[in-house]
Amino acid sequence: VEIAKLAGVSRSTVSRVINNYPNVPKKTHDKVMKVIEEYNYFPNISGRTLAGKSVHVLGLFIVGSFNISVDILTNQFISSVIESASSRNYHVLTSIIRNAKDPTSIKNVKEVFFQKRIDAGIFVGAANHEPLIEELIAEGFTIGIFDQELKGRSEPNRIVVNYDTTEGTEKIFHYLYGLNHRKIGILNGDLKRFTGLTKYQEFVNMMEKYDLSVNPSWVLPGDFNEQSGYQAMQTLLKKEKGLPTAIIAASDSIAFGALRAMNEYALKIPDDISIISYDDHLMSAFVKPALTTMHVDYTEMMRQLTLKIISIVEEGNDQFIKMMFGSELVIRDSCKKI
Amino acid sequence: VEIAKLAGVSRSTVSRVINNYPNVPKKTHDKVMKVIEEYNYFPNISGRTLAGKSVHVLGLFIVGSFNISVDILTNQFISSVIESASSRNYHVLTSIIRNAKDPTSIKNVKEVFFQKRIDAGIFVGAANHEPLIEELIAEGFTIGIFDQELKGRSEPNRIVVNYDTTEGTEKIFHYLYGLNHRKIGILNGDLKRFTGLTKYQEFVNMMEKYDLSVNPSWVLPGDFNEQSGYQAMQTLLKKEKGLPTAIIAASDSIAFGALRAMNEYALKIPDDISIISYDDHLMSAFVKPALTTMHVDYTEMMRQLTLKIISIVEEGNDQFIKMMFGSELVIRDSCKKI
DNA sequence: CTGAAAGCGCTTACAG
DNA sequence: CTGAAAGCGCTTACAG
Repeated sequence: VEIAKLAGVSRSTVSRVINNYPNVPKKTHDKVMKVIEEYNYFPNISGRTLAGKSVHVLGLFIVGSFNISVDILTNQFISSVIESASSRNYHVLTSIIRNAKDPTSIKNVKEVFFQKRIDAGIFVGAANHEPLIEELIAEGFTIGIFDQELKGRSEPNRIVVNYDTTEGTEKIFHYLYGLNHRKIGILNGDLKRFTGLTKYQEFVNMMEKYDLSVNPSWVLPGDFNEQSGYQAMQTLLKKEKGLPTAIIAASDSIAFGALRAMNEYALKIPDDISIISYDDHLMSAFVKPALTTMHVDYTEMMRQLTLKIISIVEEGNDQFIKMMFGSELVIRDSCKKI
Repeated sequence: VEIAKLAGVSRSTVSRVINNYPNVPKKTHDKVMKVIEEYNYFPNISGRTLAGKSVHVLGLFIVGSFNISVDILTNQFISSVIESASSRNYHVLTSIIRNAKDPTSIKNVKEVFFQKRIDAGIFVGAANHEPLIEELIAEGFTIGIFDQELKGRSEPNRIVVNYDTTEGTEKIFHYLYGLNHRKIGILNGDLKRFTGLTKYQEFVNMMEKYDLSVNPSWVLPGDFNEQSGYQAMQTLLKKEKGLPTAIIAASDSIAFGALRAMNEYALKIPDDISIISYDDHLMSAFVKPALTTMHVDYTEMMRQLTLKIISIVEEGNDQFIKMMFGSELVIRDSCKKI
C-alpha cells in the first residue's frame, strides 16, 4: 500500500479502509478513498491472500471425455457458475478434465487446490464415485458436486446438488402411458454417473410398475452426447426386428443423435416413433421436430450450488448439504398418441 | 517451504529444486523431490507470485449482451483457450461482460488486471474500438484480441487474431454467382464489431464487382445470435414484396434463426430461398437442412492466440503481432442452383 | 554447490 | 482511532 501512503496515513489505515473496517472515521476513510480512486489503485491479490484473506476464486472442473464444445449443457453450466460467482465478486478458474484417471490430469487438479489458487472447487460430469474427488474431500477442501449420491458420505465440506430423476421418470411414464405407448425403449446415458444409472434404474422400476416388459434389445448404451445417441439408434435400427413405439433418451443430446440416425433411415418422428428425453437444453426447441423433454433448470441448480459454496467459504459450515431439484414436462412435437 | 526442510536442506535449495535450476546436483535434487512427492507438497501460488513469479493465469473476457449460453461458438472459444493454456500449464479465469459500457463491469475487469490476478487478458466479442481495451493496452497489459482492426494502433502488447472476411466473402459470392443467384440479401451481424462491419462492406463491394444491385430492404440488421436472425428474417418475410433468391447470414446462429422464421412461413430451404453463412459451428451439420457455410477454424485461431500470448508473457515481445486466418466453403444442403 | 537474509504487498494483533 | 512490527510463503541476489 506504498503508493496510497500519499494520503498521509499508514498502510495499516489504508488496509482498514479497503477492508471496510468499522473503526475508521468517515473523514479518514474519505481521504484515503480519494487517493485510491485517483491512482487507480487495486490491492495486489497475492499480498492479500498471503496475509490470510481468501483468494476469491472458485475452481470449476468439467469432466468428460467427449468433445466439450459440442455439448450445449456444459456451456450452460459454465456460464451459470461464472455469473453467480461474479455476483458475489468471485472469479472462476475453469478446467477441463478429459480423463479423470489420467495421472497428469489428476496431478493438475490437485495442484490447483494445494497451490491455494482456489477457495473451493465444483465438479460437473464426474462419475458418481470418483477417487480424485473423494481424496480432495478427505483433504478438507470444500467441494461442490453436481450429480452424486454416495451412501454414508456426509462430510460438511461435500456440497451436492442433484436432479430428482425418480420424479422425472415418473412424469415421463405417466405421459407416455397416457399416449398409449406400451413398447418403450431407452437410450442410456453414462451408467457410471449418478443420473445415468438412476435414469436406467427408474426406467426398469416404472416398466414394472406399469406392468410392461423390458425388451433388452431396446435398451441401448450411451454416454449423454449426440454421437452416442446416433450410434445407439443406429444399432437399434439395424436390427430391424420390431421397434418400440416410444423411446426415452437420457439426454437431449442423445435424442438429437437419435433423430439424426432415424432421419437417415427415413423414419418420421413422431409418426413412426415417439421420442422423449431429459434436459430441455437450449437447442431443443429449435430442432425439427421440437423435442418433448423434461425441463431441468440447470442454470438455477448451478447458481444455488455456487452461491452456497461461496457462503461456506466465507462463513464455514458444519453439516452435510444436499440440494434436490425437480423437473417439468415440456410437451413439444416429438411424441404422439397412438 | 517449511515442511520440505525435512529433507535436511535450506528453503533456498528447495526452491531451486522446484524451479529446476541448473546448479543443483542430482543427488540433492532427488533427495528433495522425494520429500516433496511424499508430502504432497505444492508451492503456494501467492507466495511465488509475490516473490516475483508470474501467476500463470490468463484472463478470458467474453463480451456480449445476448444470452451466452445459447451461443455455441462462445463455448468453442472458451474450451480452446482453456485447453491451449492448460497445455502450457496456465489456467484461465473467465469473465462474462454483458455490457462493456457498464461502470461496474468496467471496474471489475480492471480490477482483475490491477490486482495481478492474471498475466494477460484475451477479449472475444468486443466492439472494434472498445475504450476499456484501449485503456488496458495503454496501461501496458498484454492483451489478446479476437477480431479487431484499428488503424495506426500497433503496440507490442496488442496481439490480434482476425478472420479474413474479404477472402471469405469472395468465396461466397463466387459460389452463389455460380449457382445463378443474382438477387442476394444479407442478414447482418453486429456492425460495431470488426467482422460484422466488414462482412457487410464486403457484401456491398462484391455486389458491385459482380454488377449486382443492392436492394436495401434485403439488408437486415442483426447481432450474430439466433434471436436476431429470427427477427431479421421475420421482418423480411412480413413485407412480402419480392424476396431474394439467396441470403447471406453473417453467422450460423443468424442462419439458424432465419431458418426458424422461414419454417414458420412454410418456406422450403433451399427450394424457395438459398441460405449461406459464416462460421460452420458445431451444430451446423446437424440442422435440417444442413447449412452451407464458410468454415472458420476458431479453435485453431484461439489456440494460436493463447499460445502466442503465453510466450509473450514468458519471453516478452517488442513488435505488434497480428495473425490472419482464412476459411473454406463447406457445401451442404442449404443452397440450390437456380 | 548451498545457506542466511532481504523482500515481494498485504493484514492484523498489539500498543498507545 | 492509528502506527510500528511481525508474519503470510515464496524467490533470489549475496556470500561463502
